[in-house]
Amino acid sequence: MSASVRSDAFSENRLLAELPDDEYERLLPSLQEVSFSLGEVVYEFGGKLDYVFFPTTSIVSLLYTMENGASAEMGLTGNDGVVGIALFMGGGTMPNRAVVQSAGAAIRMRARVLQDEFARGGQFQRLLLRYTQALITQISQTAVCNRLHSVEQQLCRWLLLSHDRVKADELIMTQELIADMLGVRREGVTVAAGRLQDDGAISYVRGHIKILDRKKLEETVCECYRVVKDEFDRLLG
Amino acid sequence: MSASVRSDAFSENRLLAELPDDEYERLLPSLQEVSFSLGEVVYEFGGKLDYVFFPTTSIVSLLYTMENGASAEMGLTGNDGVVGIALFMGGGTMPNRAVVQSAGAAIRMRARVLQDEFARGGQFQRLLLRYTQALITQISQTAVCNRLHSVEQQLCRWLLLSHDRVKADELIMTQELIADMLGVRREGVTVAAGRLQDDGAISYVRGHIKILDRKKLEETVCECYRVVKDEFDRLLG
DNA sequence: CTTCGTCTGTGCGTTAGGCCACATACGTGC
DNA sequence: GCACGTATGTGGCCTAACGCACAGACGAAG
Repeated sequence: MSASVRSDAFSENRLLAELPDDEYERLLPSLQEVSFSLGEVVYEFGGKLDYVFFPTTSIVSLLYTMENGASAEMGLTGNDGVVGIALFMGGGTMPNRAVVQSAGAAIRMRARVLQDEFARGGQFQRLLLRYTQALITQISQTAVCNRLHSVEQQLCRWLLLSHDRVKADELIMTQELIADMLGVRREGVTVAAGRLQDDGAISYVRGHIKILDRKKLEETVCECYRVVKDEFDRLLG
Repeated sequence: MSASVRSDAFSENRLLAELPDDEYERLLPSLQEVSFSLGEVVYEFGGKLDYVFFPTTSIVSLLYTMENGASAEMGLTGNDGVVGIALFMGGGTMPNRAVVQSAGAAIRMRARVLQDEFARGGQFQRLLLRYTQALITQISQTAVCNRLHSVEQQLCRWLLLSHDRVKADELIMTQELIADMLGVRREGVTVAAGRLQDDGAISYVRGHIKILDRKKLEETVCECYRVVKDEFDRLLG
């Protein structure tokens, strides 16, 4: 497989891009690009998955929704990861929901193909496990951050994590949806976002957030963002 | 390997107990029982591990400590799991701290032995990955619970999770330490524990908690406990 | 029995964030 | 332009939990 062929849409996902040629070649026929629209549910709690998804330009949030309807995000996956880890971790069904947080494309792979390649124990397996390890760090840090930090700090963390996984400086996302992700009230997001806007860090108009000054966000954010980012870089960089 | 030999201390850990005979036999020479004392640090943030540990009668908490010293637990491991997942997930170093929460024994295994057996891709690998999947659920639910539930509910969750992993009805643990685990103030634990004590659910005397009425705890606890327990039963039962 | 250290109980004032109720304000479709 | 639906700004009130200060209370060591 020549380098030119590797520069296709599939390789926009970092996990797929890092595969050695032989594994890539073996998987290539089983990969299809699909497009995710904003708000689309990739899978529901307890659902069985026929495919795993490697986001390229999309971002997918992992959420848990309580019995009373309240929800909170535990992590998010972009072009540095894969959606559907239970398929290779052995769980079968997923203990959470996955919702498209930023519309875009993803590469899908049949569950069976994934499992067969995983069982070969090559680089594919190692990459998936390292990603899972990074995801665990992200979820852990979300747990800690939920407990110890302010809504404003968490909003910064969320904006930065999303910004890292999207090419543009604009995020399409209402405050209502962000509130669901962070597990806080919509009004809480409004005031936090208002402060960031007053600082000139972002501008926010009806579901369109512009990152104006990333540095300001990085000054306001808690250490949780850095911990997660460093761990992703260490494990997958 | 006969069944009688399998009823040794090593098999008090559910992961080791579920190994098929050939894998168990292969690993047996590499297993040693060690004892953990209360408060002992199994590993520090960023530390490299020479061994993984399969708790038998001990419980180990996974904590994250912030720069300002505040800490919060993201999960806990008893005789149903293993401490040191980064060693087979590929991370190498651990992105958290592990502290002994309940004194007792554990089985240790050299990192290299673990990795070699993991690489064989047999039942051992499947068990470790299924456990990791269950741990992810636990951490996720901790994140959600931290965000959405009261200290009293979280205390119940923590008591029940600990009670499930210990044979006795008595837990040795000060309110101060529980507060560190839950990421709340010690006084907050005092009042929550006081209410549970008034209800007759527990009794609490200077670091000795007695579970008097488990049912009462189960009535007070949030759904998070059940979600985690069900997932552990499903994956490892 | 006394002392001292540790653990637990309690009572403030303060605050972040929840809930509720609106007031705007933008944007699309008519 | 106008109307209507959706998104955002704002305020008032309330509660859980924090921070601080200190009062018991138990337990081991002398």
